[in-house]
Amino acid sequence: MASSIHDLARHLNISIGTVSRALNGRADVNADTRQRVLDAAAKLNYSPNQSGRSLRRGSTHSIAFMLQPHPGDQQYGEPFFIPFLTGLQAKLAESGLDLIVVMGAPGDYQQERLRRVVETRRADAVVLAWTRREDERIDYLTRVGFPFATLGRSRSGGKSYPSLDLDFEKAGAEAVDRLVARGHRRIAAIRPSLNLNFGYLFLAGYRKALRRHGIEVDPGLIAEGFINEAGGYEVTPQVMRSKDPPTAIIFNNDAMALGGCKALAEMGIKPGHDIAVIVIVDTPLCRYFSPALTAFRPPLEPMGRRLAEMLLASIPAFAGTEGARIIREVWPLELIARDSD
Amino acid sequence: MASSIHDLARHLNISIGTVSRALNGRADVNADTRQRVLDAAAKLNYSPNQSGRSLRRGSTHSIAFMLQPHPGDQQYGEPFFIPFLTGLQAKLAESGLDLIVVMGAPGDYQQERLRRVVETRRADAVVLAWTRREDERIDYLTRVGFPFATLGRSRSGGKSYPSLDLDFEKAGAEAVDRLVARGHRRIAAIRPSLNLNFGYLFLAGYRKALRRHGIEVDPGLIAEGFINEAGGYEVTPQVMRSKDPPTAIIFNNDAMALGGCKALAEMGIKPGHDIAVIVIVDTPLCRYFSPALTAFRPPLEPMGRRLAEMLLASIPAFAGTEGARIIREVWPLELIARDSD
DNA sequence: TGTGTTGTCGTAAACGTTTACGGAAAAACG
DNA sequence: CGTTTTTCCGTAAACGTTTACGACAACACA
Repeated sequence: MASSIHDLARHLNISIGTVSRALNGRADVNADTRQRVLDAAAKLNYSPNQSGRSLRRGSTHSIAFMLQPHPGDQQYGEPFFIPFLTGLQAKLAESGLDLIVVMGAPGDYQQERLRRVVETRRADAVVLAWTRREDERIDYLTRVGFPFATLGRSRSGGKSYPSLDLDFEKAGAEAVDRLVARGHRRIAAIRPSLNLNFGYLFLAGYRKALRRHGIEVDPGLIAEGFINEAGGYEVTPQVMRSKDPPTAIIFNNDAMALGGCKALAEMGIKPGHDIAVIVIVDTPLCRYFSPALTAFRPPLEPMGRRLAEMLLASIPAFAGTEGARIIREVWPLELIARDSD
Repeated sequence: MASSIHDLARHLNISIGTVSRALNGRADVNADTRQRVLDAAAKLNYSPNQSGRSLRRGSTHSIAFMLQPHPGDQQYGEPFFIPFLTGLQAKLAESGLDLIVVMGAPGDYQQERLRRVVETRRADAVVLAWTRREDERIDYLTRVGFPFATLGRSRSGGKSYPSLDLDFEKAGAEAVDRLVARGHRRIAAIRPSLNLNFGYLFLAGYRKALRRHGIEVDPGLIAEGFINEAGGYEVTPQVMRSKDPPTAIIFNNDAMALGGCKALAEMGIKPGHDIAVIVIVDTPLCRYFSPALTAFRPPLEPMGRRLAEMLLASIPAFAGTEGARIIREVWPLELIARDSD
């Protein structure tokens, strides 16, 4: 059933060495024999055993993406990653690499799982998402010298690895600009823990833009909640109950926005009518919510493709002739104007 | 850096055979030496090279899930799979197995990718989703004798493999019952290709229930569309323009429902007011849509856990002492009543 | 004809494990 | 004390590849 290179060799009456060389396109094999080997391989539908190959080669020819279930979302997950992974996989496939997605258990923030992947050498490199401001995964990977790239930036690990991030800072500022241009001066920001780097960046852009417009930053209008629906639901009333309540809210996350809008509805406040709402990262929920939420949309599939390129370019073994180089990019987010602001 | 079993053996002045036996918990090794081996392994943080191990053992100790990007949804993917995968991974981890998710390219319906996984022996078994009524993946896997389990049923492959499905037939019937009880007699069904098995099952339930209520099945009220938003948008006006238009619509898919509701809105018809709408499989979109859509919700995470159990039970090498058995289950869907019907 | 070059292939070692087998020492038994 | 059993460990083969090395033939060149 499982035809090996020995079967091929026996079938053709040549040595396994020649078969291997023929299959791997090496120069020192007669054009005629190569063709015979290729034909036989197709006929016996032989394909090389991955374990044997990577044992000998010392590389697995596959890249791992660490997928972490979003904390606190039991019922459904984010639709965010699939197009990103589609792009990632498409680009990796062009280089003959496999993408494998490693699921983390909901609790442990991947450390356990990541160690396992690295130590058992299950992949040649990993891709991380949900980067934190200080990220122990990045510390670990740089410490042991394992190749990786990140979706999102971090302060950990210096500039030693490729990263692709979205410009949350600019998005935060743009959101403020847009609201100010429409006459708002009291603008609230609802965000997750600053430990999540995109939360930190967003807040920085928000602050900077406010100051640029000569508006004082009011700590009472900034609230931190758990990064899910419950977090938004819980924290939104706090800013609304400040003595001088906001006329606009920027949510840093779609789930928090939905929870927040629920809280607003219960207070009789209607987004797009009584208050302006902007969401930093768009998902289908923003589009179909009523009113449809104005949001910034990330180009997920191209990001996946690009990060794959960047990762490969950073690894000498994969970066063609040009040698390894570390690329770090920050992409803009596109504002999709809808009905909520 | 990469410490091997040889390093361990040299460090302890014993043979690699003994080290391996100690690590693998075999009986014929002195309790004292075993302890020393374990300590040394922890100290040098040794963990076995996966390639070497699976080459020798002939098994990879990992299960592959074939993830197919939903056809036609470029911008975002379904939030459906993450909780399912969480359950799957949790249960597999309890048996020391790894879950890897293999991304398919958007076009090829996985055949290419699946062959690759099987032929290179990258996993010991695979899990399939989006089963079709006649499923070439299932045919292929049974033909080559590769272990697998499916989320969803199929006519292919007989009863030779474990499967876990939702009772779409019952859900379709329940939806009809509910609508009839509320006075509807003209009930439309909007569904994807019957090739997708859940579409087939849904329609069967729909038909059966209508007949049970003595209502004639009107082909003009049944429409088939592409399984995405555009499909629903395109096809919904067709049923609405029939000479005796429906007073209720059952959508077989959340994306189709959203597209359909958009079309209804453009015709000035308001779900929950002018027409009743029920969706067969719930997602967050149904919850946050306005009006919130009544839908049937699947228990995704438990389904993942259960399918993992069923898969393991079907493979002699993993099923403890009890021997292999094929389990097939069909789970009920729970109706979540909201505002659209 | 002798020497060097080129093209093609076989041999064998190596990657890191696991495990069947056998052997030596220790323990049990008469 | 001699024999048998048990306990423990080392040896070596095997899993399926890739690849360094050398061998051999053919060919070119002087």
